Amino acid sequence: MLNEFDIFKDFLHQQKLRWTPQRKMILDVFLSFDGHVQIESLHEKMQAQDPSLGIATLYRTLKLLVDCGLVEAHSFQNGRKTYERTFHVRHHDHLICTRCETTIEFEHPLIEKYQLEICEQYGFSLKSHKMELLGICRNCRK
Amino acid sequence: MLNEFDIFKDFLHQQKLRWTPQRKMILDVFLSFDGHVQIESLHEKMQAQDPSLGIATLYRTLKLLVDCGLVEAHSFQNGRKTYERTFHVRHHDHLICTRCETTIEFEHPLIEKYQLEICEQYGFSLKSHKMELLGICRNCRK
DNA sequence: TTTTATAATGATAACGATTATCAATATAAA
DNA sequence: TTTATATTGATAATCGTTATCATTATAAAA
Repeated sequence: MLNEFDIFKDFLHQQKLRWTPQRKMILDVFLSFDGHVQIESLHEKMQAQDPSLGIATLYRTLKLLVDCGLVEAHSFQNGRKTYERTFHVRHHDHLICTRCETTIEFEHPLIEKYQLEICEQYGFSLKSHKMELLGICRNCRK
Repeated sequence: MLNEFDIFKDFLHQQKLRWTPQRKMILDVFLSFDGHVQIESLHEKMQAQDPSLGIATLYRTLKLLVDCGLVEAHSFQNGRKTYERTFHVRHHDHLICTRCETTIEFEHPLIEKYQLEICEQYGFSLKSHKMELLGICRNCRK
């Protein structure tokens, strides 16, 4: 059974790039998070494990993970990037609080169904979709 | 009939802020664009009308327009912000062909309804949403 | 195993969009 | 008018992200 490490290794090999301890560790730390992660969180956790690892390597490796399809990059309100795992994860949409930037994942089968309907109507073959609902979350409304 | 200028003026007055020629001109230039605008485009067009107007004022005014609800700010992949008019504009979603980049606008009342349902469920107050369906269009499938 | 070509690393300088600072000026209420 | 203070333009500062570069590590070949 293929896992993220094998996929990353294969990708690197195909591109004539190298499998290094740093890249292994970064993928490891990344996978230990759920949902959306910011560089800052990854960096903190990495520093705890190996303070010698530089931030540039972190950015570089995240970019490779995006290139090989294991990770998706988003850029939200404050201009800071967030990274999200895309492999072995059910598809979901996002509720985003525009005040505190909390993100909640959800899924609604009927919305998916109507999306397909619309695509048929216009002769589209649907590959993927992105839906973000922007608003103010329960906490921020208090 | 209330227009954008009146709304902005009222907002400024309420906040004890001032109505200035620069703010008028920026709103004017902003409204002359359709869809998403970047600071760069606004700045160019403004320079043509009045080269003395500074970029800081542009940023400051855009922020005020967002605060008073006339404009919505997004931040896309490249980290650059885009601004979108939100008043007197029908909302719409997008079907995007990933091959030829054709974009079709659509609207589906039931999807909107279920979005509201989801927000209620999580205690969100919905302000806006973005939905993009990515696929291959009729032409490209031939 | 040793050699060798070259990819990767960490430190840090550079970049670029946005924001903060500040002295001079403009606004609007009294 | 006068007066308090908000606004302006210029530009320095900020901060997340990238590029640079000398040193080191990797992996394929010998």
